[in-house]
Amino acid sequence: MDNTDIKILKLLQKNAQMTYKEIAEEINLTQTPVFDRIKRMEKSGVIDKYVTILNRKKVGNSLTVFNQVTMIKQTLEISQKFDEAVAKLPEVVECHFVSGGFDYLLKIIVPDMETYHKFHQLKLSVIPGVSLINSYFVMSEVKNTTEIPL
Amino acid sequence: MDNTDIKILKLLQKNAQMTYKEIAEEINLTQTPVFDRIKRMEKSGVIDKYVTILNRKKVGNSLTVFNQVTMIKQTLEISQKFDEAVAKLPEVVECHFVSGGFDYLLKIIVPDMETYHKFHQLKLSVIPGVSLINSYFVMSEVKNTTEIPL
DNA sequence: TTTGAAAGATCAACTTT
DNA sequence: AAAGTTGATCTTTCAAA
Repeated sequence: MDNTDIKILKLLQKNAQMTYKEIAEEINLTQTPVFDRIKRMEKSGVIDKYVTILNRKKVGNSLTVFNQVTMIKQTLEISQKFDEAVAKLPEVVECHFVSGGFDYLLKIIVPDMETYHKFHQLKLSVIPGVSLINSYFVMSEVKNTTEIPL
Repeated sequence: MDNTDIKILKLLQKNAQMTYKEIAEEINLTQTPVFDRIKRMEKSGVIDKYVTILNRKKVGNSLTVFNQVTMIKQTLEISQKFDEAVAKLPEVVECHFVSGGFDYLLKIIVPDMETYHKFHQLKLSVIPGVSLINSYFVMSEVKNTTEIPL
């Protein structure tokens, strides 16, 4: 990965629909080397995937909640079961196992407070091993990007 | 937005590079209505953008840290300055103003602990109004998706 | 829904460094 | 050799019939 690759990735992170020609013009190259470099980075896994970002509010999913989850104990079995359960829940868009005062930090996206209440009661707190859930409601989204610093 | 739109969005959230033809086949339609629906949703803002997702580890950004930030007081001026400062920092990929025991929850992506230390000392703690920063280090990423539940 | 021109993606052969 | 350019071909986009 050289400087030209970095330039290409910076452009692609912002807009996955740039044509090879547009990228080539931006970095003073022609289509073919741009094409070859992108295909190489797709194969090596540096480029993971191309996705569409929706406007949360316009699709009626305007409530974001963070959950700090503490488990009764930290055995491998309990962790694995929790990981599996969480992966299946579409409301959970992020789940991180963290160091510190609790075990997991989850980011939840739901349409409204009523839906969140049901999610909390019926889907999250019932997962085996869950001991304590602290909820933090997002009042304002200051920044949210998929761009990794390069 | 009807059920057909939802089907299209579900596919596009997973893969932004599906052709109109492929989408049409998947949902038993022809290219033209699929094309028209996508263009309509792009115009209305339901579809925000198309982006490329990189593999964090393969681009050498393997450390994720969450920060709970508490401000000295919650005035509009202090908030606005903080929001502006954070927006400029590429290491900050998410920043949420939340209700509860602290003011902001930030998600930070950096190459390593040394870089994080410098970020904490030189970029985050120096923002005017910042009183307390609690750091939580991600040991394992259980789930991380850009897909909004539909 | 069908069709077709314009634009883009892909790749082979050639050129440069 | 490694990386870039040119140009030819196939596929997709997109608007009009």
